[in-house]
Amino acid sequence: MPFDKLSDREREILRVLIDHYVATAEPVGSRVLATRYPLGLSPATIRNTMQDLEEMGLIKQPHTSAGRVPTDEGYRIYVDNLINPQPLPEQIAQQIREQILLKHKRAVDDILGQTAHVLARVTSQIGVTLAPSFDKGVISRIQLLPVADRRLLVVLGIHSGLVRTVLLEIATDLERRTIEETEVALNERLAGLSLGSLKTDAAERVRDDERVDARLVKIFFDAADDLVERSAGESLHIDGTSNLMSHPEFSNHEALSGVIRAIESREPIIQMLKSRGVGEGLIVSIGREVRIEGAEGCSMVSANYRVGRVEGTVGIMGPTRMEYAKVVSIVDYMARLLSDEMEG
Amino acid sequence: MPFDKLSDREREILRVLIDHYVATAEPVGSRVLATRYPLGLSPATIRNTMQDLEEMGLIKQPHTSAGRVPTDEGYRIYVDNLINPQPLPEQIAQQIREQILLKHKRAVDDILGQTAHVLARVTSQIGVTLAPSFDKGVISRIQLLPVADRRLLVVLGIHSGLVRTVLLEIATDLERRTIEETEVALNERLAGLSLGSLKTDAAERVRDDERVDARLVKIFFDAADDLVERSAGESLHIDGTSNLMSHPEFSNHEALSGVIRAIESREPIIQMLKSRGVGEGLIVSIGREVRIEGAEGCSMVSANYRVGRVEGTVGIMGPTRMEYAKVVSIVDYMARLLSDEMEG
DNA sequence: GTTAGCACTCACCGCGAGAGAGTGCTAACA
DNA sequence: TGTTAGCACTCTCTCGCGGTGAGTGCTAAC
Repeated sequence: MPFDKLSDREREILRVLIDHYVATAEPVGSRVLATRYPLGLSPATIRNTMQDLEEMGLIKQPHTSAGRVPTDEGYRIYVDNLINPQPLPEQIAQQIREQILLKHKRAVDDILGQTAHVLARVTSQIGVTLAPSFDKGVISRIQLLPVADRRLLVVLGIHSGLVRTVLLEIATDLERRTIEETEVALNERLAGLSLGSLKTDAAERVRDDERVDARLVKIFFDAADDLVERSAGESLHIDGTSNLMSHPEFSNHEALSGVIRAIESREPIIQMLKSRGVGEGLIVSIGREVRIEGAEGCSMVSANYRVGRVEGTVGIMGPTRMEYAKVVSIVDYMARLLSDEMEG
Repeated sequence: MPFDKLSDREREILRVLIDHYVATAEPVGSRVLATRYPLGLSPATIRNTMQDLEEMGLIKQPHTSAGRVPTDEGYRIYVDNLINPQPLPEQIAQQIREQILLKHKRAVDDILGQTAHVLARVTSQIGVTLAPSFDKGVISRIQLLPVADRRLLVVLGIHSGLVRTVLLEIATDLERRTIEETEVALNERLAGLSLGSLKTDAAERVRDDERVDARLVKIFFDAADDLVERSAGESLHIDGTSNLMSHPEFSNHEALSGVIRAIESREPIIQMLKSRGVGEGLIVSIGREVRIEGAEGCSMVSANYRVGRVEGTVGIMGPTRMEYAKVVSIVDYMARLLSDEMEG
């Protein structure tokens, strides 16, 4: 926030300091900056500026007699103001396309798994994808298929061609005819509604329809959660955890174990990704802004992709020390690619 | 294999040595064994026996002037001959039941995810579950549902109530009637066959049926792989990776990174679990026997569960130094529980 | 406002001594 | 002949210590 308060020199020094720190993972001293970057300033001058930056809380020293390291706030300013959006090198773009499009005809889950994998590889961070949240999806068709004694498969068609299936356990004594009539009624009453409303007010729409079987309808709406939300296991794909270990910040066992635990608990990550505003573009969350226990030292870069009216999320997660410019362009590209891909 | 060659004393010493090593993770010296265990032998005698055991390759010293540590071969003999199958404490059994049965009505995937989670927690190792391999499943019913332009949902019912669904992309100009007739024909010709045959000889059974649409049948059989095998992402559940870090054998970064990489590549683990003989009981693979790159220091304990005619696998993975007796009884119990649970 | 100079701090490295654990061997013992 | 006590030896681990070097903050000169 105090970006306006910074002098040109301070901005420049903050920028090269972070650049250098990102590249080396070592605290940077005034000397290196003076010799390696064309600032036209002596180490002493740089030191003075560094002191100012430290007072503003943008950099800090791990201990006296060490160089400076960016703080979360420093990264914030860097990301928001100091990096110029760099276009994705065509070579990487091509590499991504090849690996995603190859899997084209496969199921949504496969594509998302592959996407997480490619993101992880290309960025050397942890790749993360979240399946479309169907809340906003519009019901196009409902089918109830008896598939075995006491089991009914619900096939829920959504505009834009996505399909959800859920297996329900039902009482054994429902007649085929009853099921068919209920199906017809559900379609008449629910088509065009959003999936989200299944969980809230849609039940009222069929309550007094004399064609439906009350027990069946109850089972159907009881399972609404399963129809709308996918289980945690299905909806979140994570790949590249082993990349963590190549980053020096995780040579420390505590830090590593914290992040791995965070990744495994899944739910916090899903919440984090879902908490993005709808339609929002690319978001960078830095350090403590990522409100996930154990992942305090991590940043997250995420963007939504769209399939018709529903949105899912792709992103990466890694140590706060990352090449933001590069990663941002990759995540952005991936989100667009996925939108195009799944729309078709 | 040379268990017969071992004297009673050697067996006893091997047993207590491994017991002690499993408990402490420290190389075991002759003195501790003499004082802590009622062997009635002096350290010197124990040392002599240890030398013999070392010559047989069952134990080794990390370096001179250190105690002994079991080798993979030592563990092998220990597991096969020296532990008496210990019944699962009712308290743990109950804990497991509570956490699995709670999720009773949920989908197969959810149950398997939860199972892996519980296995991980109860054993403090990595929990692993593999979804049933449908190869041996018998087709009870095939349904073809048009769900959107150019998309067809194949619903494959299998005896014992399991259901597979796969979304196919089809040519847009197929008439509803064509699809229905093909469906009827497929059912007549394929019902009762095993799913495995879909990939091999089943195609011939419908080839000269004049009711079917050739293009549609081709698409159907092209997707046979997807119908039978579930994608890697769906079929394998792994939980408890963070447990690795509490084991001292993984304080070393190399070892840890190897295992995490192995876990992430998934495919080798799936192969490993699938390579079990059908109908085989509980299997313990120790160290290098686990033929997974990066997991040389790990053991795997796995058992099959059954759902009608198809089998899946549950198990755990952890450092070779583990409480085999306890883990074996847990995995065994879990496999039985799951069989009962999914059968119903 | 900038820079050279300087004293100061502190992490890091290598070294060596000492402690301790554990061994293998030998000789005595039952 | 098998078992045990004694002993010399090996090797790891830890701790302390001084030297080194990087980097700082401050002051005074430019």
